[in-house]
Amino acid sequence: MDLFLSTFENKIDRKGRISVPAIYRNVFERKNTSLYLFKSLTKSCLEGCGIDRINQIVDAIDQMDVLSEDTLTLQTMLSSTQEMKFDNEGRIMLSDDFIGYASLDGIALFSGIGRSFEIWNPLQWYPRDTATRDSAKKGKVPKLSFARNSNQGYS
Amino acid sequence: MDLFLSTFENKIDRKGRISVPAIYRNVFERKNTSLYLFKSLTKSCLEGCGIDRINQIVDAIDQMDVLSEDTLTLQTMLSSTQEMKFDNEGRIMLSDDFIGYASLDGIALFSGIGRSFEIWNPLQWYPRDTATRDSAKKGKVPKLSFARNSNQGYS
DNA sequence: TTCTATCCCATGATATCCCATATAATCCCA
DNA sequence: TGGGATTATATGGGATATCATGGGATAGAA
Repeated sequence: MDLFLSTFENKIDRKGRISVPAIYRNVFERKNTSLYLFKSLTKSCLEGCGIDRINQIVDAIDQMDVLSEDTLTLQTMLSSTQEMKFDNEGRIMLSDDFIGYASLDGIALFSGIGRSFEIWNPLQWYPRDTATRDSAKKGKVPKLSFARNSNQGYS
Repeated sequence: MDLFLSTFENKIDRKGRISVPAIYRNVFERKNTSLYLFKSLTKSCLEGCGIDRINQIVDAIDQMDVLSEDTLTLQTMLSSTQEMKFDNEGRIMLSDDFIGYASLDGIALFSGIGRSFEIWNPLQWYPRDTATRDSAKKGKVPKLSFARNSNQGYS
């Protein structure tokens, strides 16, 4: 499965192009698949993923009540989704819509969060990162079980 | 399962490279897997582990409420995680971000703590080590259960 | 045409590769 | 068991390749 880690800050040039970090790009080049970008439902950022993730959403919709609120929400995600094309240098073009939604301005921050990655205005991302770390230091660290029969938390 | 023990102090050269202790390196070379480094959530050090632990975090996120605080925390961990590449001499490159976060300066201390290891500024590690030992001498020693079918973790 | 997206080439920064060396650890044989 | 020989490890530095970025040229749509 796809795995996106680390953070990177890249420039948006005057043509609206931005380099996708090479290690993210490799995920798509290896499998010869496309990168899909959509507006995050809950945060003011863009979210990037592979076709697998998109298919998960589509399948989820198929199994839900057509009239439900959740269906509408997922459909909203899909309607904002764009299939991105890489140029020879591994860059993509961000639409004005995307740039506006994420309040991007000259520099974008890629933040790998596992199965997908986010694209942020650095000025909005850093305070959130700091806040989350501060919260964790106050003891709000999620417990992960690393051994089968253990109650050991992570710290 | 991976096992990291002992402490080592190695130099960070002017290119930002540092030798990973051979016995740590062997863990990854034997399984032909990568070393992952991330910023500790609770301490001013870096933490090193294998892909297994990363996968546990990713899987945990998949099964959690997207909007929960815990999800945010785990995503913060992943966004600081880097897959490290060994050069032919068994060194890795520490990014400026990592060096800054752990306040590293010329020398780094590797501290094996079982399933993972930590990378510290020696000046910060030694006082902590001493303090923990002093505390233990005053009776604060955890109980260890060696019973075969125990579910108790170390704490 | 005019605007814009795509292609193609150039460049600087820096990560990676490769070779060298000093020191420490291990081996091996008398 | 001692001590020289050999190997492993940590470190340093030059050469090379990769990556992010910039910009001109071309193609296509409005």
